[in-house]
Amino acid sequence: MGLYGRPMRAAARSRDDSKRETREALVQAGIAEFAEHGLDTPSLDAICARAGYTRGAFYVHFRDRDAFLVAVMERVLGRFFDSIIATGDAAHDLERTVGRFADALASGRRGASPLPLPGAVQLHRLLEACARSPQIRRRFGSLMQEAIARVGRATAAGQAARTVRGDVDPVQVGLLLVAVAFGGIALLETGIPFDPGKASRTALRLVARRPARA
Amino acid sequence: MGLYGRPMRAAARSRDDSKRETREALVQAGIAEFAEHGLDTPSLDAICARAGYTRGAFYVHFRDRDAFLVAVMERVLGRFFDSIIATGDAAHDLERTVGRFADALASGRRGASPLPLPGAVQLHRLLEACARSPQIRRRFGSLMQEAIARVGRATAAGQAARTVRGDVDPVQVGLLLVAVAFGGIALLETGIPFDPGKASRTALRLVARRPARA
DNA sequence: GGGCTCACATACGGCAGCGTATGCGAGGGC
DNA sequence: GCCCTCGCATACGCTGCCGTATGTGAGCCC
Repeated sequence: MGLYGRPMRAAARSRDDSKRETREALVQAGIAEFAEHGLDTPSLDAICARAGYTRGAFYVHFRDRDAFLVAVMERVLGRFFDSIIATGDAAHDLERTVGRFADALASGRRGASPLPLPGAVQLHRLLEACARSPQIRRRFGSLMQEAIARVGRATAAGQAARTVRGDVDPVQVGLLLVAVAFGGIALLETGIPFDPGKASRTALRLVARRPARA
Repeated sequence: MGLYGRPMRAAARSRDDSKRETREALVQAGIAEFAEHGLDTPSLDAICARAGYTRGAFYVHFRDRDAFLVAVMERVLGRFFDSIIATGDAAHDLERTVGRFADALASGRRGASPLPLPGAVQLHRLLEACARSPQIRRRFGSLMQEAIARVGRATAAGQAARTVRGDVDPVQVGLLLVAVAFGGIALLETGIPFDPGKASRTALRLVARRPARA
């Protein structure tokens, strides 16, 4: 063991590797802390401790707390949008895909999730919290619109077209599905036993020309 | 003017009236501050200043910051649930009612809202933030379920029955609508030009047996 | 391998916010 | 009308957190 109980990194590590590893550990710790307690509460000490470092290391990698926030959200939102886009583009069977996406969102256990996402509740908390930062919002607003538009287009494309009414704006449907996922998460946070996956599938079934079991 | 620029209360006010007025001002200031900055950031000094008092007055009315939080959320959630329930119970024309409700949620201007609610963004922020308090969640979880169940039942009752597929669980529809409202608000916060009212109406139109403009 | 560099830890000053103790002036019972 | 009560303001100590300055040991160039 190294100083202060932190495991000694494998001997003879390159400086660049070590540095990237440290930064990565700090970002991961930030994601975890912010997801649990929001963006305001966690102290730099708590974050650094969780990563196994001290503030000395922190200020090597980030100018201040705000810069760190941006870095963390860049990571989280990047993965989130990638997942949405991938889900949308691959939507051959929209109902199944959306259901899986919503289930993934709802899954709190990261390992069990087919998406590289933190749990839904944590993600929602991060998004909600970061919405208060105009800087972050400016940075990611267009990205989010793009992602949702793709989901909407996927709704109108491929096999999906068969299951959706012709007279409904696909972008609106995409928005609707994302909104359901988000809203369901909000309900989950307030203690309502809401199932985003089930609700999304219900929504899609409603969108379909004929009820699924008719 | 009284000391510190605060307008002198009308002379000869009863102590009880004065006390209730002070408490009310603090709660209102708390709602405004928490809605703008979340539950963590606003300082007691800022809240008291906004209400036109100091922390000395605060500690006359509330044991500590947490007790104040509970009092504020009790007010906000109480009105919120009342509105949901009233909307649900009065839902003769569900599409119009839900649309109005969603519009009210989306309206940031309190005066323009037909509901006694703060703006949607603020409300969502409060709900999201309070979700981190197990105490508050325990206190209001059942209330929220009840409110949503009522909306769902209203969906199946009255004229609403005419416009909803018979094979859809009304409670699920209620959950769906509330989820759409919440999710739309979340989207709004991230900068997406989402219209909860329009989306809710779209969702309801999808639920209806025939498209509205068919 | 000697010395420089750099990643990180430790130490320090400062500030903001909370909760308490105390002061003060205006209601309200007698 | 006197004095007690009480609602509110002021003053103070304390803690937690941030950002900086400084120390130190391990990589890296020659």
